Amino acid sequence: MSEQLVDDTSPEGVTDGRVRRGDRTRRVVLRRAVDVASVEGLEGLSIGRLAGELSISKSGLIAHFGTKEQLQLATIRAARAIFVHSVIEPALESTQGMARLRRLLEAWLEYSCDRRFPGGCFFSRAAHEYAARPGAIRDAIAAVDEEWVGLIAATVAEAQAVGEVRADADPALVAFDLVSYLDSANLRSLLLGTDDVYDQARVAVERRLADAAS
Amino acid sequence: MSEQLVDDTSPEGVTDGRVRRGDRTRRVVLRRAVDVASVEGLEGLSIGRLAGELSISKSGLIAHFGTKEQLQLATIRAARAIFVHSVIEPALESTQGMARLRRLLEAWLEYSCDRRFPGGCFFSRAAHEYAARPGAIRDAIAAVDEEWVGLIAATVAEAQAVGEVRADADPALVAFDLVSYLDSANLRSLLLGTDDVYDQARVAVERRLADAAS
DNA sequence: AAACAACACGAACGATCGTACTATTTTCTT
DNA sequence: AAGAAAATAGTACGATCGTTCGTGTTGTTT
Repeated sequence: MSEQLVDDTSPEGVTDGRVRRGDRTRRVVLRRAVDVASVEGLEGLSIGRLAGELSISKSGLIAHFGTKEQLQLATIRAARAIFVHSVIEPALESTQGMARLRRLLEAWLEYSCDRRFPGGCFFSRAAHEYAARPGAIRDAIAAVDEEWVGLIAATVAEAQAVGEVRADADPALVAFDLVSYLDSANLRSLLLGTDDVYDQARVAVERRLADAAS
Repeated sequence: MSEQLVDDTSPEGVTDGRVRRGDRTRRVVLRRAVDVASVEGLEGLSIGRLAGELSISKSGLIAHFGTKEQLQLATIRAARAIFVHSVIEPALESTQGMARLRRLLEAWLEYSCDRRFPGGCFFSRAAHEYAARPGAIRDAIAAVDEEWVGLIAATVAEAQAVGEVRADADPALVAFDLVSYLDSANLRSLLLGTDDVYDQARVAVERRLADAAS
């Protein structure tokens, strides 16, 4: 999952001051774009508003991306990089198996509860926005979601291989249950304006892990 | 929950042909509005587009609701009436307790899987759209969600009172887990374009109910 | 110093948005 | 048949949308 997360946010070894300036503003734009989109949605991302908030020109802004749809796709990639850095990478420090699985789930809950994006989980917001609307944006969002659910399932399978999970457990089913708790806590913490649901999710996660453990 | 679900959709005993005509078009508008909003969102509900699709004038359409926000709120009420009719009422035929709980959950899965709204669950779509945006619409959506989760919790409590659920089970926690499965299946059936996730949700529901049963 | 390249800006475009105001048509009342 | 009432239609408004084009501005290369 984390093989190439430098698409838009870190061109690295560029010495040319002109393109460095361009990359800097592109980074500034995307940083703001992910925050706005997590609240207003990817459709609510308006070029004029974004340019106004950043005090740059509409034309100068869109020149970096070509079209609005490409700006939206770049925003998704930028959000994915932030997600990987916030949730995935820290968990990779734990040894694979149940320990890493717990780290992943807890990191996700913190990522949501700490409002790493002001509107909660960026992908939960975007997924519901485009789930029923075919197109490149939906495909990109669906791909990230499958990556995430697949990672959880793979980690369950690892724990199974190590003998920490019962042999008759289906990793895909366990993963389905676990991500369901996370998504539900994310949404309802926003709706209810309280963090209590995160503890409900933690209880649910622990129960599910205990049930699957050998 | 179902004490007053006739707000916008059925004025019933009106004899005046003029207001009957108005109620008819209002019903036509809202029927289309809930379908559009379940796909494009409540913000994507545009008056001009709605009027165009129904071959009526923008001004004539909006005159029924006053402002766009009130049209959106009326759309929420109309969607709630459909939800109550599709999911709640059929389940009330079952005896209270575990039987009714199972009917509620299965009815919800069919309501989502059968695409009673073309974009899947109307409220899941709308909730994520407004979860992080304060206002009347968010409040209305949050209220419906609390009604629904509360109904599931109350039904669990009923089953507990009858002795079908273990005394040490927390109805709120059981309800949290159950609605999480439903929401997750709804979203991912749309994202993946397959109905398999509904079976995953059914397995999860059965496991959770078995764990809570006494 | 001159030529070139990348970025940023301002102005304008057609389109659509929500809304307000003013007829016109339809239906009921008397 | 005449008038009131309600629904519908028509028109126009300012604002914002995404996009395009021409022109500076800044940095690099030769």
